[in-house]
Amino acid sequence: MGASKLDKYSDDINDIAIIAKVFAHPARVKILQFISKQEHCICNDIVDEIGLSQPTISQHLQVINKAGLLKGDFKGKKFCYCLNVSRFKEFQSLFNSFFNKTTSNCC
Amino acid sequence: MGASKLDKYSDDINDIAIIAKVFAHPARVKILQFISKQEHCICNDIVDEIGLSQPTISQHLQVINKAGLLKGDFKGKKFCYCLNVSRFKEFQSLFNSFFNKTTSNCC
DNA sequence: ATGTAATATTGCAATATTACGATTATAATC
DNA sequence: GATTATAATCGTAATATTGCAATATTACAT
Repeated sequence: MGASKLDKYSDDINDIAIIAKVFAHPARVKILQFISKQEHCICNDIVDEIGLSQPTISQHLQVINKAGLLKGDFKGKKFCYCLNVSRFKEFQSLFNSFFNKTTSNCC
Repeated sequence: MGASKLDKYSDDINDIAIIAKVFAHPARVKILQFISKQEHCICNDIVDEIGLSQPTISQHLQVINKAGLLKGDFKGKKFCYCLNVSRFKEFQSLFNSFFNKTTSNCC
């Protein structure tokens, strides 16, 4: 089947999985790192930087955006994508609470 | 194509993506949480707990194991899977350093 | 309004992932 | 050795992801 049945799992488990998926592709990790380093975050620069086609980058940006990790604004004719730092920090604390809750008793 | 070309990316970027992939499926998140709560971590119990078939659980366990997150030992006739806590903490610190490095200047 | 540059969308092909039934391997116990 | 319980592997189907070419859209010029 290949479909993961999200309704089978609790919200906090799904949250972790959904967040992790954003970082589960190196192109998206690189995009996020690149965006965070720039003062002006313009999509076409990303295409040059990552070495994937413009439609593919656009697709990855949508995944990142759907997760709420982008703040966008217009700068001339170009979009200015910026990292939504507060959302990013939210992800970090969700991950850390998952990591901290998950410790072992056995072995 | 659908294949991500890992050789295109730096090691630290690939590390994050590879780690994230482990957590990118709710079944694996749930398995990890469940294992961490048990004193004796037996595969068949996991099957009952997660509600997926034994082969599917086995497959997920392999993904988790390949990431180095399991320590295994025999307990009677059943395998005892346990969380490799030190590896888990390693993941946490890798993620945190990624999160901490990735902040924004613009917008 | 027309042209141009930047980004989004569509359509499609290749590959990866997820899931399970059937089978096989492994290990403990008889 | 045979039996039984448990986990791994194989084969296969369904779905998701990734990637790009072609096209559409958008915003800003002129």
